[in-house]
Amino acid sequence: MDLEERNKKVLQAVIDSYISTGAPVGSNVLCKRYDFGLSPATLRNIMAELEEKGFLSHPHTSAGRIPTDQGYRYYIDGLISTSNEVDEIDGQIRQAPTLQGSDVKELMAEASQFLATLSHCAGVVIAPNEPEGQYKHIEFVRLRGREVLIIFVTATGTVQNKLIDLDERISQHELSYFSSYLDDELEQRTLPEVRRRLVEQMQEQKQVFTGLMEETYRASQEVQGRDKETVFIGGASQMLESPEFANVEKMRALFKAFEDKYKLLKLLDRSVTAEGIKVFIGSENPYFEVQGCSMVVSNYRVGANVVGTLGVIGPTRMQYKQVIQVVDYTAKLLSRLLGERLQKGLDR
Amino acid sequence: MDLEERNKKVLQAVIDSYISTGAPVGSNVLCKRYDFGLSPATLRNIMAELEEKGFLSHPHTSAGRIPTDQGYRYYIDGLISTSNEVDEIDGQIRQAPTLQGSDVKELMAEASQFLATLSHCAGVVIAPNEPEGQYKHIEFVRLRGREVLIIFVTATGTVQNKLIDLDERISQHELSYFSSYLDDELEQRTLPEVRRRLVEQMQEQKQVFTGLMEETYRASQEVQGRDKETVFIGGASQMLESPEFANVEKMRALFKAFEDKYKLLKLLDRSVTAEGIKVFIGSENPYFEVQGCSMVVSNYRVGANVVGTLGVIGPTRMQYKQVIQVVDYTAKLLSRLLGERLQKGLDR
DNA sequence: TATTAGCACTCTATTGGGGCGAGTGCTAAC
DNA sequence: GTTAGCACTCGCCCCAATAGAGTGCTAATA
Repeated sequence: MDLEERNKKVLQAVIDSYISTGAPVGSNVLCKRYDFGLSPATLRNIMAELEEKGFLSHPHTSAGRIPTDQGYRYYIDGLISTSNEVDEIDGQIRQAPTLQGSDVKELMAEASQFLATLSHCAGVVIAPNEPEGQYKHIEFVRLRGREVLIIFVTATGTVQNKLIDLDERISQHELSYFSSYLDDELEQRTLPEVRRRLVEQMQEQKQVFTGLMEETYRASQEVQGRDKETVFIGGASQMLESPEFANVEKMRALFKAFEDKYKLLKLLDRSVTAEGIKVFIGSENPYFEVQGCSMVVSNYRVGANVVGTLGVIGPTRMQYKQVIQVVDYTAKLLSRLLGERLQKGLDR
Repeated sequence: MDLEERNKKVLQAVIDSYISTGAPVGSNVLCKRYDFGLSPATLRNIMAELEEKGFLSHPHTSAGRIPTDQGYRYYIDGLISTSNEVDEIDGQIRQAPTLQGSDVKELMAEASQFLATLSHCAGVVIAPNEPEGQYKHIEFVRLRGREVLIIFVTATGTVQNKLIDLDERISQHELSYFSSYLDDELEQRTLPEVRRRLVEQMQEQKQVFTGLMEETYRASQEVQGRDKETVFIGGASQMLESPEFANVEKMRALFKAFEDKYKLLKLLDRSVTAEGIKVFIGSENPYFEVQGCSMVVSNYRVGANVVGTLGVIGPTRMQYKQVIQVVDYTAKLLSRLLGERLQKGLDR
């Protein structure tokens, strides 16, 4: 469904105005604030037309127009298609401090805060899932008795560990041997490869280290699974500032939703399939039951692989233009920072 | 300042009533609901007296009484002193599922959720700080080049690691030697002891491993520091259910406060000096700037050492009786669970 | 002397009406 | 096709009136 050029302009103006003021837009306001060279009466006609087509709606007879979800959709599709020319990055972003977390978790938490501050919405970051990430090192540390600590180190510097119990008693010497053996076999492989290789190994050399091998395999499975800990939400209280959430009931629903991090994880993961920025407007997202919310999400990479998702959740009436820039910028920033880490890790 | 027996009873009744209904308590209601054998007029006189002494107040002339912070304080002091007879534990608690997290972090998150669910307030748990905890093992893992991963393992099974860069190149063999050497020296010591010992060692044998030793010392410092990650807040949205926070502005303040985990950490740590349950009513706590909030906190132990704090933050008008029980129960539960872990760790 | 009944008084919350203003939709003129 | 004009709608705010809850005081009572 395409619109006349003039109608398109009016739609954009209405949405712009509504986004910045939050008040329903009447024909007079529209006429005064934007220079269409048209009278309020004509604008009224156009708006009536836009309403008929489903882009605008009426809270009540004697009020101005507000955008429908469909209206927002049209508006944003227009924004994104023309946003290749986003070289004039918002000054606010440029002078924002960059992220400086040393450990990955810290970095994620900072990023979510960063998103929130610049977008005035809640910032959400899903920590890297590195199924494609390269494992750099596997180390076995014998603790006491048959307790063994398995340490996985990824190329980005993430360290994950898992405590296991072995049936057999294995000396640290043997463990070290096994460790360096696996290192030779596995280094620079991705986790799925590592796991495939482990299975192969188990079949090849049945007699030696099978117990350890099995446990390692199991641990690698668990380490790969993502949990609530991988969801970082920053500045959720930012959202409360928008009058949309002045309603107490809505607020409660919102924070309940934020507490269920597992659901949020699924939601964001599912939302982003292709690369690039995605915007979900209001009811478009069936998994987020809080009414009147939009999401702007993107994904970030380590090297060439998409490993995580980040974005912003805010009221449907948000500053999309700016938010899209912020999300895009943050995704690229995070990709770069993680890339540097990777580089630094491989150089040595 | 002590009160006549009768006045005490009336005060308690007023507070009880106010806590359960949230409405200012008038003389008529009081007379009907509680069986004092006194007329409303007499109760009015008593209440006027209690107000004069600062235990009750008046929202306005023609309203019933509500407790002041001082009134709550009196009420709670009475509760706690008699609460040794808390053998009739609330049925709700008993049939609550126990905690089953396998790793310490999981356990803490669960505990905060547990507190929230049972208290209808926000549950807060500060993860174990184990300055007194026994270090069980220190391991050095050479990664690549001069990168060395130092792993600290505590008796409760917490694993913390720190990546360091060394000036000198040290082989894994040397590292292993150093590791087992330190293990012999340090095992079963507490972290402060470990650190003191490290300094001594550095002075004794200046020539060997000084670089490594220094880095280890530095790492042990950093590992001991607590960060935001150690604060777990569960069910903050529970608090929104109490009408006290129907005010949007208050809500926002509340969630802003919850987001500043670092402040919260300090607040709770500072609050609990002695063992046992502490209750902070309304303005009694200068560090929590959200008005109308109370905290009920306790601490939990690992073995004989107090290692962490947990509690509940809710509206001043909360069900203290029940909340105190819940916090007490949770603290003991967590102590027991951590104790079991410790035992399990030492048995091997 | 402590308690109680009675009563006037105070203050809040609610309800309903009136007026204001913003904005529309329609019609007729340009 | 555009515009001016106008009647009409409807939410919002303000105000006054009212009901109701609860107090404080006084005088009577046991």
